[in-house]
Amino acid sequence: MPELPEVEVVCLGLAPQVIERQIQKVEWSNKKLRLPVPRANLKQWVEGAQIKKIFRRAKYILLRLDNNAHLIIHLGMTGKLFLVKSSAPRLKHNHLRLFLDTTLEIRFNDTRRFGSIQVVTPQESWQDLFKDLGPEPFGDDFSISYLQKCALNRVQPVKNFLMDSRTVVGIGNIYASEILFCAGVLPSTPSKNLSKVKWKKIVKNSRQVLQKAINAGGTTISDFARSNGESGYFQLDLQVYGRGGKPCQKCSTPITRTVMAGRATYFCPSCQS
DNA sequence: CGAGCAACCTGCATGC
DNA sequence: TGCATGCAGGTTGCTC
Repeated sequence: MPELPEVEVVCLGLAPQVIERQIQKVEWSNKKLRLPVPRANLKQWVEGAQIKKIFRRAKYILLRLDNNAHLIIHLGMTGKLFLVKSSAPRLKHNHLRLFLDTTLEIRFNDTRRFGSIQVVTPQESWQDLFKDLGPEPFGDDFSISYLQKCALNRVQPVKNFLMDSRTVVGIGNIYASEILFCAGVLPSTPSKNLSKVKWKKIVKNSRQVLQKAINAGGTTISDFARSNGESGYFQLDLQVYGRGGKPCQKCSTPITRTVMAGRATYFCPSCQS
């Protein structure tokens, strides 16, 4: 479900509603997520703490608490993090409930359970958890020269290269196809073969596509929901993803669907080379 | 080391 | 209607 734009939209939506509020009570499910639910640390560090900041690194959502602990949530494929009245119907697949007061709660719901919940204690640093992650696409580190260096001698197709969080974070299966379409680059191109001009287009279009998606409130294919439960609208702007066989919006050539590294991949054989 | 792929889960659409 | 199959936005750990 969520790539960088969707995670960013959740953070932006939640922030004004939850900053400075106290988490009075924490409840969790006993279901196994991708990582074990840190029950003891939730009780010790999250319950009773006040939320000071909510922000994103890669596709992780971080809540900084007033005791300097961090609650870190990853949405996996189907995770949702949203604000809801505590009286709202009890959904299947709720895994975490943060009660802000007697009437309002932040809820983490994740059908497929590929998501995760982590607590970083005040003695630990959350940056350590993410030491193997590459740069943010909007950061200065994500540059043409950086990509050229990473791509040296790499035969890996550029689509898989861009989806590797060690290269750059936040770009998942939908936006990888979208970015490469906008950049006019075939997804199967071996990374080492790309020219400086192509890398420049990839950097520019990565930022442009992701920013447009954030502005549109993210992409809702089947189940992405914003923090207020509404869907995003970027799916209306998708140029190639999910459009196999349909005409390219630029040149009318049918969009090709292939599978790369086990993931559906879409491109226009005429606009991309 | 790099690259590909199965595995982790549930639910939905499709086809027989 | 029922059952089998394939597919889905992420990440990781195993294989070659």
